[in-house]
Amino acid sequence: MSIKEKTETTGKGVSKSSSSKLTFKQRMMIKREQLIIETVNSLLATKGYDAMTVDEIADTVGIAKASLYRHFPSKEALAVGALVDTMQAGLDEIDKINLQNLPAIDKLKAITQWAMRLKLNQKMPNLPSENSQLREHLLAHEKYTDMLVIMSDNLGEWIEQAQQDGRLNTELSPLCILYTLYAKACDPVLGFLKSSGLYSDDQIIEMVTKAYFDGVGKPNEK
Amino acid sequence: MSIKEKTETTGKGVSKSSSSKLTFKQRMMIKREQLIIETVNSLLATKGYDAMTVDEIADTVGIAKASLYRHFPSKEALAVGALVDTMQAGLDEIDKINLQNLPAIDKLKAITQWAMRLKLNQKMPNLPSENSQLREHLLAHEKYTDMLVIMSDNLGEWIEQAQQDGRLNTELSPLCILYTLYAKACDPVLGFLKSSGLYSDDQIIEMVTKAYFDGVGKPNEK
DNA sequence: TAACTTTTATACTAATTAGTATAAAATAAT
DNA sequence: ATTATTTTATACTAATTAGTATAAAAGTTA
Repeated sequence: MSIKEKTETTGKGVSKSSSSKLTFKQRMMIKREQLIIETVNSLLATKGYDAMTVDEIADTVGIAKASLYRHFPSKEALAVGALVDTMQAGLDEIDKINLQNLPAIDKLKAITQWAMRLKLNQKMPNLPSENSQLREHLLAHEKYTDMLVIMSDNLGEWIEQAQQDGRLNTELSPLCILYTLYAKACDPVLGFLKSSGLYSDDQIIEMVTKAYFDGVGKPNEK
Repeated sequence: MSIKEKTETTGKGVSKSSSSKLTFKQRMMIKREQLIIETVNSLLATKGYDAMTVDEIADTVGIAKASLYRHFPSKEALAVGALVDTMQAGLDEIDKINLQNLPAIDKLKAITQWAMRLKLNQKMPNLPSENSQLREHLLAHEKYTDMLVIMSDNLGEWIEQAQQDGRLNTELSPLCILYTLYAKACDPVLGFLKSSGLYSDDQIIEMVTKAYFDGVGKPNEK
């Protein structure tokens, strides 16, 4: 079954699912909301939540701050909206990958690389730091936690399948593999390698994928 | 005050190197400065630079804010001091490891595990986010960059030696391995695994070390 | 055109926080 | 004991910033 089933948008804007009959104004509303989310995502990716200001978001989007607050009631709501949006994009990607009939290990590689490319393109919002207000808010946000559970279930199935296929190290618990996989989405190595100027994005993704799945050590001796 | 007694430490306190003849006051000064640095490191590890406030540091240390500012001239100087201290601890550990006659691969594992244990104990300060003021300040701080170069040179030697020994994947550039190694020091996976409550610190370190060096994938098929 | 709605620019508030000033209290030195 | 120094508590400042109020401008609809 499909994961995606949208009702409300992230903000308090117009519902996308209600019907295909949308007034011009409503479509503008949605369009602008998407633009806001993209902007917030980019700012979260480059500066992080604390350093990002609401005035900056408004300026970057090109609308007045008051208009911004007509879409989202608070800075936190903006950030949560952006994170939910990225999560939804991840779920969509998982659906897409599930349509292809790939071995589980290749599905895992595909979603890992998708996330790493997002990070390289500065579209992957930084996780809020462990002790932050935002993190609590996020974990109190039902929609987000629901999505997180769905994603983890799906990835968990892939991981267990890949282990049964003998393609994933069975000495590592599925939980450990799941967490390390999530961590690839915010791996600072990607940015460091990029800023070295020595490699293309594709090369970076290939290198880091190899390091992750094959390990940095050689399997020569034990 | 008598000028000749005081030179400089990380803050503007007492020099540690001048001589073994230190007055009681001077030793108190050093002791307190160490306590401050530890506190800042702990706060940087748990909350990050932005969320950490100077009042909080003073309260945690148990001294007045004005006294804090007699040791360090600014919040940034406090953070830089903490990061330099951690860097020095890393260099010391490298020296210690170099005294043992281990294969290069084992030296790499040792320093990686040392860093991971620091992180698990909430003693490893979070890297400042890419676009932050602090990062610029840090890279303008000669002592810090010097230490970073020394550390990278040393780790780089280990990495190349381990590759020559056939114990590190030669398909990965030394730079890539260096960066992924640094990344282990701030790997969020450690905290996630810890908060799952399923594993001891030792188990976590063993798992993540295995995942890093051996890879999550099995070397069965290519 | 006229009535209505939305957006904008601007200015405000309230809260937070880095850093400073100061006088009283505590500590050390002579 | 007296003098000098340091620490502390407190209150202040200046800057930043989330969020709001408002009136003018722009846009929409009838």
